[in-house]
Amino acid sequence: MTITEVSKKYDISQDTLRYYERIGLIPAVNRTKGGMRDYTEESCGWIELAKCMRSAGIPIEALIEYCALAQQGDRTITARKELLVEERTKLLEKMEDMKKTLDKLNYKIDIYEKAEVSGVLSWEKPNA
Amino acid sequence: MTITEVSKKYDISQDTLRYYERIGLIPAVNRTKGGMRDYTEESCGWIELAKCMRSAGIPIEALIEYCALAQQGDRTITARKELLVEERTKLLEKMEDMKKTLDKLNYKIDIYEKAEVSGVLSWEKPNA
DNA sequence: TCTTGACTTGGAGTGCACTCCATATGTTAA
DNA sequence: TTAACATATGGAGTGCACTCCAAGTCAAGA
Repeated sequence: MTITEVSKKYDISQDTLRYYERIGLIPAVNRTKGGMRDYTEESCGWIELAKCMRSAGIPIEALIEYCALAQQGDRTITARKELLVEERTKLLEKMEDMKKTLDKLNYKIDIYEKAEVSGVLSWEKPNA
Repeated sequence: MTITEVSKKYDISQDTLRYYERIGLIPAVNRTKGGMRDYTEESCGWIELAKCMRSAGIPIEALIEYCALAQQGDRTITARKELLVEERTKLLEKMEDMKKTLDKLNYKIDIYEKAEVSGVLSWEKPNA
C-alpha cells in the first residue's frame, strides 16, 4: 500500500505517518526499489494501534518505548505488559476525571435549561 | 485568600493561577490596596470550575468564552448552555475513544499475561 | 521522452497550555 | 527601619505533537 492509501484508510495525514515512522512510534516501513514506502499488513496493524492509543491520549513517548520493546522479541514480554498496565492505570484516572466533569456539565446544563424558562440565573452562583 | 493559599488548596501553581486570570479564563480577582490578589469565595468557585474542566481537556478557548459570557449577565444564558452542550458532546466522544482504547489495552494485557507463562508471543501478531 | 503529479528527506514552523525569568514593589518580623 | 521574603508584571522559554516547506527524486500517462 502507498502512503496515500494508508493515509486515506486510517484518516491520518501523510506527514503524521512519516513522523510516526521517523520517531520510532511504528517500525520502519518497507520500501520499493525507488525508495517509496510500501505498507504491509503488519505496518497497517501498527498504524491502527498508534491511532487507537493516540486517540486516547497515550503519550508518544510510551508508544515509542513499546515499539522498541516489541522489536526486541519475546524477551521483552514482561516489560511490554508492564508498560501497558501503567498506561491503563493512567487512562482509568483520566476517565474518572472526565466522568466527574461530565457530571458537572450535566448538572450545569440542567440548571441553564431551567433558567431559560425563567430568564434568570440569579438564584444560582454566577459561575454555575 | 492569598495566591499561595489558593495555589495549595487547589494544587495549581501560582503561575497558572495568574495565567488563567490574565487570559480571562476566570474573572479578574480582587486586590488589596497594595495590589496583591485577594481571592474571594466566588474566585475560588471559578478556579475549581477551571480545574475541573481543564482536567477533562476542555479547551482553554471554550472556557474563556464561557467566562466572558457569564460576566455579561442573564441575557447570555442560552449561549452559555449551548457552549456547555457542545463541550459535553465532545467530551462524550473522547470518552468513547478512551473506552475503545481501554478495551484494547485489556485485551493486550491479557495476551501478555498468558505469554508470560509460555514465554512466547509468536502465535500472536507482533504488535499484539 | 517529456511532463505532471506523487513521493522523498531534513529541517523549520505552529498551536496549545503552561512555566520560567527579570525586575520591581508589597509585607512582615526583628 | 531594615532585612528577608512574598507577590506583582510583561515577556521569553518549554514540551508536546504535529504540520508545513523546500529541494530533490520517482512513477505513470501522452
